[in-house]
Amino acid sequence: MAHEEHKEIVKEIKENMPGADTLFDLADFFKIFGDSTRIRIMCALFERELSVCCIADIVGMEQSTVSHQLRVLRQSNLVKVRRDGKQSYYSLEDDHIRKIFEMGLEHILE
Amino acid sequence: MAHEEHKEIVKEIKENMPGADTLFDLADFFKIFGDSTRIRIMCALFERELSVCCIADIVGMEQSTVSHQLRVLRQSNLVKVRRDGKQSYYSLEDDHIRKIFEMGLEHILE
DNA sequence: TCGTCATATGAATGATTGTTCATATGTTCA
DNA sequence: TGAACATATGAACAATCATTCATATGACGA
Repeated sequence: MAHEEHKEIVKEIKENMPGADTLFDLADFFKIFGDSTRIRIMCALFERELSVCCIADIVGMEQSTVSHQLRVLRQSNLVKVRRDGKQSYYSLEDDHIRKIFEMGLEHILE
Repeated sequence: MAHEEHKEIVKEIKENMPGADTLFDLADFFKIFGDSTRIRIMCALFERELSVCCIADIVGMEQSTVSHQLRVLRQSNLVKVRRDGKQSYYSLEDDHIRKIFEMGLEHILE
């Protein structure tokens, strides 16, 4: 490839790409989906809202592990909490989650 | 919540969830999207196929870094290679990638 | 065949991150 | 108010992973 053509291509692609900061945020967003514990938590929440100890039972991990991961999901606006007495009930906040799940499943089930 | 009811809920959710192995694979799949270098590489490839050195120029990283990440993308069947003389041209292999990108962007741009 | 260019790979390092233990906070009921 | 339960949080540890340097492989032209 000619050196000039190379420079042309690089320049054009760079101009048409989203900003680096946007893509950085996007990577951070997908990072949330890149952990099987969080994936299983979200999957459990597809059906209904659940208390922390229910979730811990379902995914088979320590209560504190689940609490830590729920905080991550909360900070990314993927789940929301509702306090009821001693318990906290978590539920999904975003409709995109289901679609993103489905896309991912379509890929890995090919 | 009554103890019996708790057990009921856990049992029901567990039965309706996809298998743990499937969800593990799903997490691994999204892990690929959880790195800004890989995100930027995929984003650059939206427009056209590109050689390794072009990609390195576009994302502003070492050639070897890009090669390593392209291998990750290749092993997940997200990109494919075409050899042409001294150069390797990479392109996107999966149509889901665009849609997954768009979903993610919709979320973070809210 | 030798030198040069493009790409791939291995080893090492630094940074990030998921999990656990211990403990703190918050809520209910006696 | 104190005991018991549910949840949240901090510190520490282990493991994973992205990047870089150095070098190997592969391809072409002289």
